[in-house]
Amino acid sequence: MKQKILVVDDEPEAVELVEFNLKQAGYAVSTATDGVEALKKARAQTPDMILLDVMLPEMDGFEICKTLRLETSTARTPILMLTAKASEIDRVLGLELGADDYLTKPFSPRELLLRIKKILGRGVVEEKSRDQLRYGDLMIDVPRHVASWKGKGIELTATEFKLLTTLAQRTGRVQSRDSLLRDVWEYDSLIDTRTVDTHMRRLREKLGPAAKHLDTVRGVGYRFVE
Amino acid sequence: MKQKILVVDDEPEAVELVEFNLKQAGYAVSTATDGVEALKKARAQTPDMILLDVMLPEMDGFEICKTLRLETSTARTPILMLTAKASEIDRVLGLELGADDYLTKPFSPRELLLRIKKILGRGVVEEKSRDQLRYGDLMIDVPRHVASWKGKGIELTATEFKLLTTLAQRTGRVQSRDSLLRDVWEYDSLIDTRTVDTHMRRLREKLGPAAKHLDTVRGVGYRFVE
DNA sequence: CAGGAATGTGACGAATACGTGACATCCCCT
DNA sequence: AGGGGATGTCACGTATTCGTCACATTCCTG
Repeated sequence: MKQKILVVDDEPEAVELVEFNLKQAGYAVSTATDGVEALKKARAQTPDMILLDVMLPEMDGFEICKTLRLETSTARTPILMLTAKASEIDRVLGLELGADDYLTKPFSPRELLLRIKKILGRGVVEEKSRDQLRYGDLMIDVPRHVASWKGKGIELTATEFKLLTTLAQRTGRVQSRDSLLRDVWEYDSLIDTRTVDTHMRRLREKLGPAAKHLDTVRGVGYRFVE
Repeated sequence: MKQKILVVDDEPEAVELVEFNLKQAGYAVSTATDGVEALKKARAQTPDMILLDVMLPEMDGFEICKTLRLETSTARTPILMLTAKASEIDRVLGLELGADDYLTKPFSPRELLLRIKKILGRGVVEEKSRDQLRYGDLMIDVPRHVASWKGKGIELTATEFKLLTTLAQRTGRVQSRDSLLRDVWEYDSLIDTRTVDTHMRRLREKLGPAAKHLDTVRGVGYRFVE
């Protein structure tokens, strides 16, 4: 199964060159030359990776990147940004945009392939998800100990943060109060299980709209949903 | 830690000139004047980058480049090719050879350094951070053991300086007291002590306004923020 | 629809973690 | 030896955070 890469650039020659090299290297390639087309194809084809030029007519790369991050179907698709200016790099890789890597133009085919392999080759989604989790507008950065909603930080206490990450790291799976006590509190049940409920409440309060990710499963426990 | 560059050229004068310039610029340089020697040194020294002339007796630059790419220890080492003919460029940069960049002779030292920086300067965020860190008005020069605020020096003790750099080198990431004890004090013991806190206080006092970079994350540890 | 169980909510005392000042010890320098 | 700075430890005060309980609400079951 070939991996699909979507190439977005407004210069047909540039697209062609990249396309040729990527196909040589065994990837399936689709292309777009403007922002609207890019978004459409990204949604329809769910590529394994997107190569995105910053300079585009109308909707620029930053806009597209942001939009892609907000939509669940593409929120976790790795994005490799092509940019001309070193000054943009911080912004590209930062929390606001959250691209996975960047390349400054001009670049050699070899450089390009190295970057792509670096991202695709190692099953990044999982790798990265241990450090930084993203679900639509909700971002959780474990080592930084920061959670944010639409780029705005959410202040959480240590316990709340751990509870959130414990749930998020096993997205979709219901976790009983007991198992949460074990994982978050590291107790063997010296603690009232209602404590979990209380902390879930506090967590929900602080998360605000993002609390929609926190599901109560009656009679069983809690679960994080996308 | 200086970055090592291997210079390969069969003309001793050319080698000397390049070597001089690179050393001036702060790189560690080793040289080779023929293909066999080049391969040997590349394997043995694992340089951070190889400067490779195409015109060489016996084994030419193309051969060497190919060979280097095939061997795992050198497959990812950036290669900058020096070539006389524009017609060779495509081949040099193409997938077959996979050099990272090229320079046509003759070139000025300035051009050379620019190319090298472009290639080496890329993944270097971490590398660089070991030498000099800058966050707004706060500057930390690790090898010189100097910190300053708005150009004015801040006198720090050895421990305070190490604590600061340890935090700053992992900007954004929260570090627990335990991990700080390990990294700064090189303790293994997990004794519950307020030592870290005390030093944080002293550090904050001395940093004055710059102390805003030092964040306490309750229940977790400390963190350096920009 | 009623009743019970499970969960959400609000409040409060207890526990905890952190900042701070003080102090003893160590080490280097004169 | 003496002095001064650096370092590690301790005790204490305070603000935050935690765990628990009582009560309200919701949901399921019969």
